[in-house]
Amino acid sequence: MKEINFAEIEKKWQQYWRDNQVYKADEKSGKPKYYALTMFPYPSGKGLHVGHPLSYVAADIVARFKKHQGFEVLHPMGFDAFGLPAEQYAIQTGKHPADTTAENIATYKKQLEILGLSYDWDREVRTSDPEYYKWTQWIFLQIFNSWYNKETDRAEPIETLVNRFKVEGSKGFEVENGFTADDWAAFSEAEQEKVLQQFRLAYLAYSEVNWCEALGTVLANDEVINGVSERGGHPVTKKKMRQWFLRITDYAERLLQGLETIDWPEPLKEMQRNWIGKSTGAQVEFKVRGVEFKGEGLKFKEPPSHAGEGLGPTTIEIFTTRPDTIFGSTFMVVAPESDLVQQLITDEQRGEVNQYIEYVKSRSERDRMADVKTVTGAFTGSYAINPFTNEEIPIWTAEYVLASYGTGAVMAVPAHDSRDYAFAKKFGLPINQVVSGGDISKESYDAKEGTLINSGFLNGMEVKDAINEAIEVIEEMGIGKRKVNYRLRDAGFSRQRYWGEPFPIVFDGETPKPLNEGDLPITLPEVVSYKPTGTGESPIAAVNDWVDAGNGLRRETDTMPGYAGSSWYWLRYMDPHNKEAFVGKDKEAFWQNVDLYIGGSEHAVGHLLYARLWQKVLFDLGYVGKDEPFQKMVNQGMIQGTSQIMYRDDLKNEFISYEEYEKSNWTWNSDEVANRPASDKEQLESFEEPTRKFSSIHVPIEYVNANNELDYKKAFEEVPYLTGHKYSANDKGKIVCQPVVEKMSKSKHNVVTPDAMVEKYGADTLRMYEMFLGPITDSKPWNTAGIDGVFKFLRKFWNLFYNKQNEPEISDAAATKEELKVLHSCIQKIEGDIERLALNTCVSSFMICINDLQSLNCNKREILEPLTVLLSPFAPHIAEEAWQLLGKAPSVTSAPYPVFNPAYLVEDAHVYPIMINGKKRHEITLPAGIGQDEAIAKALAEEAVQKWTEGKSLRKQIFVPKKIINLVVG
RNA sequence: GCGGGUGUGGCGGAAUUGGUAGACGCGCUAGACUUAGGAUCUAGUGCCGCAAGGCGUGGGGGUUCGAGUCCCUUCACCCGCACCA
Repeated sequence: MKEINFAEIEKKWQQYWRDNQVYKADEKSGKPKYYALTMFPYPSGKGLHVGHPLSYVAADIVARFKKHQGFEVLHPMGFDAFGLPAEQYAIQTGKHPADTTAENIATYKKQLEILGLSYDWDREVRTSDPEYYKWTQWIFLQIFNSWYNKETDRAEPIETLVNRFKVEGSKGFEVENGFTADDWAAFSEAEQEKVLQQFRLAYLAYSEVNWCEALGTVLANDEVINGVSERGGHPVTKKKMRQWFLRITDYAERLLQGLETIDWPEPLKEMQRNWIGKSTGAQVEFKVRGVEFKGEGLKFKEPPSHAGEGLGPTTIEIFTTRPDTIFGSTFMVVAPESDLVQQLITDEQRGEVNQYIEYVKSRSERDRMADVKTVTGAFTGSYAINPFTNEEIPIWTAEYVLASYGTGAVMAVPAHDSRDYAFAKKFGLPINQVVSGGDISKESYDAKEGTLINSGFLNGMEVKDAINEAIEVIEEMGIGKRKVNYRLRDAGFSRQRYWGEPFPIVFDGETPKPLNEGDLPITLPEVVSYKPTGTGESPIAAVNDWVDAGNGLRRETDTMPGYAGSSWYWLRYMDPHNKEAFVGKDKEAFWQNVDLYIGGSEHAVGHLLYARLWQKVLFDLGYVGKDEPFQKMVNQGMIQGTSQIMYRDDLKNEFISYEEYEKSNWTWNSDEVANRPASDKEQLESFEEPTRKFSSIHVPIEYVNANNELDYKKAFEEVPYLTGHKYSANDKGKIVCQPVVEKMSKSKHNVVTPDAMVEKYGADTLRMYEMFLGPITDSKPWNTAGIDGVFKFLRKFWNLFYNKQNEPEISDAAATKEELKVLHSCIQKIEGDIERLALNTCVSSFMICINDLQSLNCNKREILEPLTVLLSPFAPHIAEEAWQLLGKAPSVTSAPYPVFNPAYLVEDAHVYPIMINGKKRHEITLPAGIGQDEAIAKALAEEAVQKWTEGKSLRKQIFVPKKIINLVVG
């Protein structure tokens, strides 16, 4: 058996590919294009782990396959290099994030290169490179200088809006304060900008951030745990800050509709649909009692009782998807965080409500989500008028209503909304059923079907009709209108951080002004310290020279969020060195958009939504030709790690074997005991109070063998956090650890890098093994148990080229029919499976093919040549070497793909299973073209069949050509 | 609470349109070759059963000549989330 010197082969061909620019993408080749992309990584300090190659290799296989098929392939790689970890590291060490990022990227690139991925490295992008983020800033300027024209349904330059203001003022637009053309002309620049801010696709608004006074900084959601800061455990409160937003809500409908045009996994589309959250219904005004009603003249029982700020709001606007149930609305609820609440509070309720609002502020969104069963709220003291019943209904405030959705207020219909129902039950509010169905003494009836009752003019209607009728009446009454509502909110685009793209914006007082294209890039200044300023501003704010832009102008000191750079990077790959434009027209026209995008579903509603937004804005402004960036999307599953947990007996202060912990771990509390099965309770009753305490620790997996036994002598000597600690082995002299499957991470000491695997088996084996693990979309723990099988397979392939004396020997004799059949069934299978990304079954098919050829002793050029091309996308190094052995000039990567010929697969006989009453009982070989009657007759004539049919009548016979024969007897 | 997903041998998994369940690989068993085997080759390997045969795709029910696949119901686990009016 000829061994493969894979280390030498892989190095040799990687060098060849580099030297000869084998993977260079050329727009002028005249071939059709194919763009294969994997989500670029954030280069963390941990380096690449075995999970990364899953998507990289899959995309690489498709890219190489398409190249063989004659496509001009764009398959680039880059780095999402701005981000929090580098900045946190900088705060701790003082090292410049740019330096640590560069180091991490170098490590990643080295690891990527040894995997033999067919990247065109000339096209590498790094989002933190000024040459790149110059164009991120440029695109931001385009967004800033645009507005969404609802008439043309696309973004347009802001000038087109200004021109309309000049001619007809604000006519036809919803603005805070209407104005005429003359008003506009008379406005100061600041006043004009204030109006434009209501239209720009990038605008400033005040919104709440997680503010940690003790740390003097704004925290990401990630950094807040149970209402306190992750590091230090300091209290976190809400603070309003001026921030940039992208008006993604204007694109809600197009982002929704666009999903119909792209080939993405249905669950992913569903997540985006839910996130956009389109619902149709009505927006309705409810009058607040005590306020003069302009309409039909309702009578109020009492005069206004508001104190302090004078009268409250005249109306409260609500959005409802169930206008048919207005007759059943018995109270209203407004969001505690909305401004409305303060205006509605009466003197006698002020104390209670403010106390409640304080309570809500202390609750993180996590809290509010976790216990849905806790119903809380407070009565504001005010009443509204139900517009259909003319009855007074109390206005409450409760945390289940969010200021950010709809209008921040709801009409509560407890009979037909489960949350309203729970609320009404808790606070003793009336529940009036208005749709027949369900049993509202037990629970609300939320279904959108039934007949309207207790509902005046809606009585007797079906829900669907009642909704329409109700909206018509609402519109006639002039108190509301039909409305489509989206859950989607505008995207926050500011971060009070150092390591991100600076905004190309300066402030004249409060007025933002865009910088000129010629001023770009606005580069990050050097800072003395990466530590927070204490004011909530980014560290840049402390660099006065930089902030001062001359003429009394001050630079924006926020930076852009992590997703800015990743919202357009696929476009830069098309033309990465262009100094004149973010992408050249001709290059963009050639590559268009990404044909296959592979990445994790955790980006479903973040990156993948923002990327679509940016593409659509650029499309509207005429900069790109496609309005969807990723035509086909595939989610890869997560490769988890197996951690090893070691337990410590805290009282004895020594580490112990797992079974010691297990047998002592009966420390349930009484609540748990009540829910335990009886057998467990018995066990518990016989148990004494726990006298032992344990803690646990992750041990590095490299010190633990396949039986979960720790090499404790070595571990306690070498692992820094274990040295000097006491331990006690069990009576077999072992310390056993507990294996736990969890996410691979450095802190859990369970990271497996591809490096060691490549060293032991080679990149080709690792590539194929990762594909062999299972469907690309499945998550699974990393397990090397089967890697030998793949390694053996490659060796078998290799040995087809060698004779018994381990000399290369390839025959020029014509291939037999059988050999061609083996080859062509493989071609058919591989081609189909790559197209549907079933790469695991590709590997199986290769194994079958090689096993067959091996038993046929086939070493014929006619077979081995196409086979080598077939294998090349999967195991590119060994394929190149084999190609050379075949006497062909490199590179195999540009060899045309073998053409499948079905003629070789034609069978002249087929083995039919014979089923009796649906169970397989026998087999029979019949000619391929046999007809039903003859086949059944032959089947019935078989002795083994007669055994089953004897003494019974044949009731039915099924013959499916090339499939089965089924005989029903009885 | 809402949304999405997954359940198939000892293990990873296969079965593309309702048509031979368990391909391929790991592991395991036996044998061959061998100084040796953690190399290689051959044979076997879903479960129960001596066999005939029976049972088998989380559980229960249904449609069908035929169900892993379709329908109803139920259980378990995983992932995501903004209580979304």
